[in-house]
Amino acid sequence: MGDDVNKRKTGRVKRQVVRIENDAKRQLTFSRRRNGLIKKAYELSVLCNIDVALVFHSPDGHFSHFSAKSRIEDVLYRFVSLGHDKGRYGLFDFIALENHEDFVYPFTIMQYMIRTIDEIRNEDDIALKTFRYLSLSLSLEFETY
Amino acid sequence: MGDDVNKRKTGRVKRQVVRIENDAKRQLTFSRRRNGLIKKAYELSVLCNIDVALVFHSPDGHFSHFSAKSRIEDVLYRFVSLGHDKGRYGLFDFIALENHEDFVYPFTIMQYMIRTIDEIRNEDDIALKTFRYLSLSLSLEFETY
DNA sequence: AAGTCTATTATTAGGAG
DNA sequence: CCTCCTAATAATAGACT
Repeated sequence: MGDDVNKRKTGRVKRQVVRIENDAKRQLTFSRRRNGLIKKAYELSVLCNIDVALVFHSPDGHFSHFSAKSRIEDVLYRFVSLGHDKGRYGLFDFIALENHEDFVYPFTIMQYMIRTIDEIRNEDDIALKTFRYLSLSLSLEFETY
Repeated sequence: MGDDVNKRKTGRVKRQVVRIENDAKRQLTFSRRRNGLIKKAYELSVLCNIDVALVFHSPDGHFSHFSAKSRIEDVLYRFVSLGHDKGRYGLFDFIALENHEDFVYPFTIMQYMIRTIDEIRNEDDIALKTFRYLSLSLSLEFETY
C-alpha cells in the first residue's frame, strides 16, 4: 500500500512551447487549451466590455470560432472595414506578430474579400448552401456557459 | 514594524466575472488579460500547429488584433470563404456562444462583406488610404516574442 | 473524445514605482 | 502606458475512467 504513494506521479508538469508530435496528445492539448482560451476570452469581454473574436484553423481543415458579446460576423466586419474608415486611423493600435518572411500588404485582406465576393456572385446555389450551412451550424452549436 | 506585516494586503484576489466599472482598473485589466490571451493563443498555435486569429474591439472604437503562424488576413479569409466551399462541410465543427437574442443567420457575414466591397469600389482614394494604413501599421508593429 | 483527480505550473489582482 | 513584487486564484499535464 505504501508503494502506491511512491508510484504516484500526477500533477502538472512543465512543457516546452514546441509542437507536440504525438497525435493523441496534441489533440487533447488542443481541446483543453482551446477551451481555456475561450473561457479567458469570454471573461475579458465581460470584465472589460470588449468584443472578442477568435478563429482557429488546423492544418487538416478543421476550424472553430468563438465570439463573445457580439456576433463574430459583426466583430470581423468591423475589422475588415477599418481600412475603409478614414476618420479614425489615429485611434487604432496594432499588435502584429508575423512569423512569415514575406512582406505584409495591409490591403491584402480587401483583395481577398473582393475575390471571394466575386466568386460568390457568380454562383446561383447560394440559397442551397445557406440552408446547408445553417442546418449544420444549428446542430453543432452549444452553450458552454 | 510588526504592523507592516499585518497591514500587508497583496496577492491575487478573487474577482467576479462582471464588468469592471472603474475606468482605470478596467483598462489595466484589459491590458494584462489581453496580453495573457495573446500569449496563450501563441502557445496553442505552436503546441498544436493551429492558426489562431484574435480580434478585439472596445466600445470607444479602439481595436487590436493578433495572429500567430499565419497572417491574420489569411486566417480570416479562410473563415469567410468557408461558406463558399461546398465539398468540406462535413469537416467543420462549430463552437458558437451567442449572448444576443436575435437569430444568427450564417450568411450575414457574406452580406456584410458584399456591402463593404461595394462601398470600397465606389471610392477612388484607395491608394491614399492604403499608403496611410501601411505607414501606421509599420510604425506600430512590434514583436512580442 | 470527453470528464475526474491531483500536484504543480501559470496567471494575475492589488500595490508601488 | 509600463515593470516589478507578492500571494492568491486559475489552468492544466499526465494518468485513469
